[in-house]
Amino acid sequence: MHLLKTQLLPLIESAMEGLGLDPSLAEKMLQPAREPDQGDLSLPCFPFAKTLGIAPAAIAENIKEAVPNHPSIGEVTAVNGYLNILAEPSWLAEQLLGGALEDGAGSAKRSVLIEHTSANPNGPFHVGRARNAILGDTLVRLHRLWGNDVTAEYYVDDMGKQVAVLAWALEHLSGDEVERLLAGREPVNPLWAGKADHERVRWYQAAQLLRKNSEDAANIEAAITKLVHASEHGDTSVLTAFEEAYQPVLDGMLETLGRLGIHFDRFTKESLFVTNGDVGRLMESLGNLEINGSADNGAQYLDLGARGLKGKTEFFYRRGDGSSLYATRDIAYHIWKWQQSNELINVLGEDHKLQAQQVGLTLEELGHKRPEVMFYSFIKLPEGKMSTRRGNVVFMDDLLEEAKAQAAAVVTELRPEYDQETIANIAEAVGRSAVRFNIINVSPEKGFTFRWQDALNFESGSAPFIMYSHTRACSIRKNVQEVDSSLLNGSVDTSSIGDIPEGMVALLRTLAVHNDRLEKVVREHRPHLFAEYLLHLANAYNSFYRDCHIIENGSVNQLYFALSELARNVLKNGMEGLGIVPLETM
RNA sequence: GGGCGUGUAGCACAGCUGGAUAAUGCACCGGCCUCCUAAGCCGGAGAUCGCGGGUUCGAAUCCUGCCACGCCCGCCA
Repeated sequence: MHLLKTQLLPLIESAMEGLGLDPSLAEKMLQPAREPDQGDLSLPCFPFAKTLGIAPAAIAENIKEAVPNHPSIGEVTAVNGYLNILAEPSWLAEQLLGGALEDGAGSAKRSVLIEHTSANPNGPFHVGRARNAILGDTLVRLHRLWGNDVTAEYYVDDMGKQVAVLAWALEHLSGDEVERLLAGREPVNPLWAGKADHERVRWYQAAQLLRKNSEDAANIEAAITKLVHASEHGDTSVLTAFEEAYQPVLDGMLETLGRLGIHFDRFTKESLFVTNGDVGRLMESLGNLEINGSADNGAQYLDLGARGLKGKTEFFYRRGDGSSLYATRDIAYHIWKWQQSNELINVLGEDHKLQAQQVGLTLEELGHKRPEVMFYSFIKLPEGKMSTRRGNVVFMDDLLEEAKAQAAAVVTELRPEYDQETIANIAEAVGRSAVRFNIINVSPEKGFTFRWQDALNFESGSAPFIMYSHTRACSIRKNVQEVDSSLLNGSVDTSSIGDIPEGMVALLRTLAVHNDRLEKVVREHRPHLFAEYLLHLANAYNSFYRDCHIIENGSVNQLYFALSELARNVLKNGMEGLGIVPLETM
């Protein structure tokens, strides 16, 4: 609790100094207590035992005696060698209602470029791809909540083999041929008929079959390879054909992402760096590096073993025919990104770890910084790995539709008086929020198994749980407005706060650590910790709601109401930070 | 084979820059709607923190060996 720590630190430091301890240790050792009932801040005194030759418990006791009274301190206790400090609740209330959270929010705005999703535009968005998008977008939102200036960017792979296959298929196969080839597979869900990502992926899949099984496979492969190479040399007619093939697919994917609340500020095409000459110039400078090497056919690589890379140390950036590779273009892209922003974050699947290492080392070799990377582990289904080929896949469109349907069923049961349109609006928001929260709630590096049951959980520990607390606060606001609308903007006198109920203390203490948590989450790229925080805050609000009746016998308790409003705001902003929709009624 | 990551109650998951009784949700048991939205609240039970060593006043956390799982080790993207 930084709010308390700034008050407390000088007091603890002088107390320690008086006892013959190094006061500079306090800054680091005064830490948040682990359990709430241990206090807000805690100082373990064990390390001091050696220097003083006194038992830790006695040291804690001595420091306790030496700490003077202060308005911020509620209670100081010495327990088992720990010095525990509890903030004074009325002081917390005064600080928080006086705007301490705004004052303490990220003052130094940074410019951050976050690249995420960047999925190949060759088919519908599925749940496996969703972890990147949801993680990335949440990071974008949380950085903005902290006050940073963020650009959310999608790197469009507009020249690889996948796009080439799609373009080839659309040019050479008729709809009938495609359906004949895919006869054994599940047809397009009628709900998504006409949505280009669902439609065109059929062409892609048919082409994949032909590449493997048809008599013509060799010719087809040659044709596709020719397209790939033409694109890599910047052939504009080929690149244009590619774009006509993938753009409608990408638009379909973006429509799905939009339904999840995910939007981008900029789309940057991979081909840009080929056509503008950046890649060519890059390969030239790489060729001049000390660690450059050449293969027999003229292909070139860097020996990154000399820079500490283990395993396979040769990093090829140029083919024998002189063309570039994906990673080469990625380096050119990063050099360009460093011109746009002074802080870069990439969201990448764990399969990209080696390449990220290669790109990072190469960037450093060229005198650039390496970007920060948030890696995540893949989502699989209970049946195993997700695979479009084997039909073992869950499309995001289907998941969102199902989530909405289930949410609508819950609303219909709980609020029979709502009309159809209201129910649909609530259900859409609840569905999207639940889906996002289910994924954001677990730490990225951990494996994730998608289960319908979890994604569609609307109870404690879910997005709807948080949403529900927020609607309570909104509902209270409406009720207060009916009692006396002048109270909505009124200030509250915090100078003489009397007894504070338990539920309110918990809420105050939770609110007080908001900025600490957000700062950490943004610094360490760990959105799931903020999800955990919001859950905790919603829970605290519910307890407050139980203990502190804001409107009783027709009169409004202004202190309670002011705190409810503060919590409502923090909840609302936090929900937006996670991409959860802050509904006012549900 | 090598590199990186993960392993915590029946299930899922937090804590991992060392600190106190390992947090939370689901499921399970028991209470709470004439009272601001019960998608809620309160209480209970449930954990050899993968296994073995080591460092430390103190280890889920750091080091090391082993086991299981995931990802990577293309002149693919």
